[in-house]
Amino acid sequence: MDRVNEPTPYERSFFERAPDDVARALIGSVLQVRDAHRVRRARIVETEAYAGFDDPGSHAYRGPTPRTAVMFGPAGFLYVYLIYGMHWCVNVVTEGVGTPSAVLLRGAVLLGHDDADDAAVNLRGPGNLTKGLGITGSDSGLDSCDPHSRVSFLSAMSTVADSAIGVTRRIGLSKGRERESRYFLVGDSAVSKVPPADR
DNA sequence: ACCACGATGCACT
DNA sequence: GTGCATCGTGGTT
Repeated sequence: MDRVNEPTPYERSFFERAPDDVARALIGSVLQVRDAHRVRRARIVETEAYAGFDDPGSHAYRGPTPRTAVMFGPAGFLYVYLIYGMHWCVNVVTEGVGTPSAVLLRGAVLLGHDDADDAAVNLRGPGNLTKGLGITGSDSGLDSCDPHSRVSFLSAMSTVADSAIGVTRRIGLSKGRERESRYFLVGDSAVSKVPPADR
């Protein structure tokens, strides 16, 4: 019972670019997560770019640690970490070995949900996104470019106009707040509410 | 628009 | 021991 039009995930070269380019390109793209029961897909509506050594807001800023090791590896791999003791945050690594950088997924909208449970899933905010799709620390380090990967990225179902993508400073940081590296689909309800002072 | 809080675990110095 | 790339709620101006 093979699917005829099984989509292939973005290849590694998609992620081998500056994190801001990838963050922008991921808006409108599809995040796919498989579990034992089903495959779920969600449209990405908000991302943030984190650069490497020159970005004090990035976990890679102070060099590799056991936790952040994936960020220093090849592009396309997932970096998932726990924040405030209760929320998982998922990133995809960008650029490549020697230039640690990543894109944080901050908001999405579930696609093709048939039942009421799915319709109620809230993927607004990085913590809600991972919770709603069942992404945890055990997904950290997996290769999203592997066709069999549990988590992968697929191309947008429709093109997103540049004018539909907003850019602001990033949210929730104490360091590196100046950087304009937050990308979002203008007007989408799954986009985080921005602290106005942050703009 | 702004501030404050509690929940809750752990990586890092 | 300190400080989080959060979330929801509730209070004040």
